Amino acid sequence: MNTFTEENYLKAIYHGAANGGSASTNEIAAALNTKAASVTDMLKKLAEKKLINYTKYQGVTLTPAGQKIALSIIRKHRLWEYFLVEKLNFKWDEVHDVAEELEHISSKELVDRLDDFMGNPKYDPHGDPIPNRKGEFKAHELKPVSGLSVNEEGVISGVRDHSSSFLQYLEKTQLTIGKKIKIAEIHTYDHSVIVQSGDKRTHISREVANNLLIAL
Amino acid sequence: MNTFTEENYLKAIYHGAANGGSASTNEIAAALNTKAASVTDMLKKLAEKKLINYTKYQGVTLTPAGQKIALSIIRKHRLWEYFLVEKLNFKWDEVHDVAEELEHISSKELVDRLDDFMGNPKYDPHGDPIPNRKGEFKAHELKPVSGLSVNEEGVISGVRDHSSSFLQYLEKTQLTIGKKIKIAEIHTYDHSVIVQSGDKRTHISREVANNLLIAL
DNA sequence: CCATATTTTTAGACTTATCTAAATTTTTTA
DNA sequence: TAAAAAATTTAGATAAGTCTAAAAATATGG
Repeated sequence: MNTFTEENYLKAIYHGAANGGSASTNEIAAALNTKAASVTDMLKKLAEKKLINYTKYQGVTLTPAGQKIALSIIRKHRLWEYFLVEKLNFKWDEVHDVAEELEHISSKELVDRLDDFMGNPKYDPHGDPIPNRKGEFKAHELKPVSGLSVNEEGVISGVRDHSSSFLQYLEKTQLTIGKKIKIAEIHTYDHSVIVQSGDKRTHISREVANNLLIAL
Repeated sequence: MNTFTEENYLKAIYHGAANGGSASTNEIAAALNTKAASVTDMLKKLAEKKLINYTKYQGVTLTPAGQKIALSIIRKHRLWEYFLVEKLNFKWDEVHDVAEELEHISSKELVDRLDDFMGNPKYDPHGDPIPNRKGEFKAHELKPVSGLSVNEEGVISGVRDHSSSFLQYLEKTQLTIGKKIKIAEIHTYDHSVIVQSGDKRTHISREVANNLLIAL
């Protein structure tokens, strides 16, 4: 098996090398709160184990073996987040750190039973897709609120920023996953947006509109 | 916080120094599958941190601070075992290794919510008491089957041997926690015992009788 | 009660993951 | 396109936890 640390590197590389690109040393260092020199050391080790494709100075991508591990970590992370919110009544902004620990519990049996216990959910509390036991998943087709025009409608289905401060803000303004909203107004001056959900109108900044994702 | 490894040492010392005694270096090494020399190194470190009382060659006991940590690990271990059996349908002989990992998840909030989610159970699937959030617990008053006389009755309430082979044996012979049994016969030759549960009579060896615990 | 056996500790070495500082490579830009 | 800036890698150190082999302390038993 792999260490806790190796798993974190693979996960960071997976996220950093999303949609066809490659992850850079600095990017990985930032994601893991470590130094570039430490990352270089670990990249050599992971390449040795054939979990990543690595050539000096060129950034890295996951091999199929590395991707399989990364997806199993992500599956565990998201299933545990779902469990924490749906079964243990955690708030969606409180689950990240706990799930960061739980994702490293190795038992596959445990995760698969947990998955069944919860009825095989397809999305976690933040709208991110949960890979199934084979590592397959389907992401929602999402657009940021900032990409919509006046009178367009949609359902809040994801976030781009997973920080607890952003999630708490959304909670307070009731702009949570599953809410149906309509773009009421767009202020061309600062690109802020007024969204309507039922009777309630909420004025959100351009930044918030950028980080709030809608399924059309 | 403490490392995973330190927590395992504290737990081993807790178990090794049960009922007033002290734990020896070799005993700890055996429990943790490591070497005596490694144990000595770690004992120095734990003494430095004031988690154990240690004088060279004299064995060790936990300080109040060390005991508090050990009990929190044991609480987590037993609560997770309960969860695995009661919610995820694991068998009682399958949960130990998974719980060994889960017990190191640090969030106190998580454990306390898990405790509530399950209705604050007092005993784990093997009959061991689960410490409450203050670390308090009450063990069953237990006697091994080998300590009973013919015609005495009691309820199976614990095991001394937690190995999966023993638990599987009990499962197969239906001698599981909660079963009411009566001593039907004792063979003085080999100290084996015939126990009666309902209509069923089961012949068990002295060794099994020693490891099966009864509440009177 | 002393010699032997057992237990425990010390000494020195290794591995993993990390760091800082310096060197090298790549990228940017003037 | 060459100089400066940024990114990355190398070199050398450190800390945690482990090991083996040898030394020291304690326990045991004739």
